[in-house]
Amino acid sequence: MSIFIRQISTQEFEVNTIENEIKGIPIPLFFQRYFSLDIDMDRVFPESFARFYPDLWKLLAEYFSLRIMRQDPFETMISFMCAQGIGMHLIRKQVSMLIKTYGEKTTVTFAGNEIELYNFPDPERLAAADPFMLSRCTNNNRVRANNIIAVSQGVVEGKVDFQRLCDRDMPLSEVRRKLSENRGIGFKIADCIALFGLGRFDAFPIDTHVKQYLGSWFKSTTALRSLSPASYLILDAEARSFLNPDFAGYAGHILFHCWRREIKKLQSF
DNA sequence: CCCCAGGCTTTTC
DNA sequence: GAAAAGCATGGG
Repeated sequence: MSIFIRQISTQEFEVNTIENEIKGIPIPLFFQRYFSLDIDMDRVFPESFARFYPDLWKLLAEYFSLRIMRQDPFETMISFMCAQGIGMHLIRKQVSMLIKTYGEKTTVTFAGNEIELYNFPDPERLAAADPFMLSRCTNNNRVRANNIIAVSQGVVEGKVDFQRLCDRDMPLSEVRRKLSENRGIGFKIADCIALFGLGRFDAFPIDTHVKQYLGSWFKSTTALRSLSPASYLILDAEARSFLNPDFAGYAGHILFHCWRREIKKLQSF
């Protein structure tokens, strides 16, 4: 069996596969879609990129098996709303507490061991949550808890319509504008929802790490400025000038992990 | 005590 | 308009 899967964070898995079959059984279509096995890396990083950035290319090649998953939009939205200005361990802690407090528990047996699993709570469940109780799951941040409840109510009422946001014909700027109308969602988190939850691999979220590598690897002078809505849009346009615009976010995420591990020497995701 | 973490909102110049 | 402060907590 030549398939290798490794969890990197709550949001990402790394998948390595050579063939499209496991023991004669075709990998189900949902599996291929979920792990984005339909995306070839030569579309994410064109050959011209290797010629322009030969040194960077050598570092990056180690990360080409990293997949962006096509995840549930609501789960993605709430998870990234928990990711504002705090470290990865606290983000994981928040999502973990959320599913243990509000998700449904199931038990599966794997390799002789019983494993407890929790599904991500439905919008209805979080929409009806008590703000103070929910805030225990959000790093005691009441504002964040209230934002999560409000946006969950928006989903229940149809005000936040993922069906419509999934429409490939909707321009990225429109998706970002609609999502960031909700309190607690700015440009960065809106782009994360688009990239990880809506399958928009053209969405390019810019956080502190992306800003750093844009300055260091791509010599962007805009990256030296503080990150504001204005500079965010400039950086976004700059990135699309040296990345394939259709897969800017997919490429950006590989650059993101390469930067964190190779340059920042971060081991924990 | 300082600054930084996969930022956003409000206040102030 | 753009910059600065507040939010919350853990780790270096």
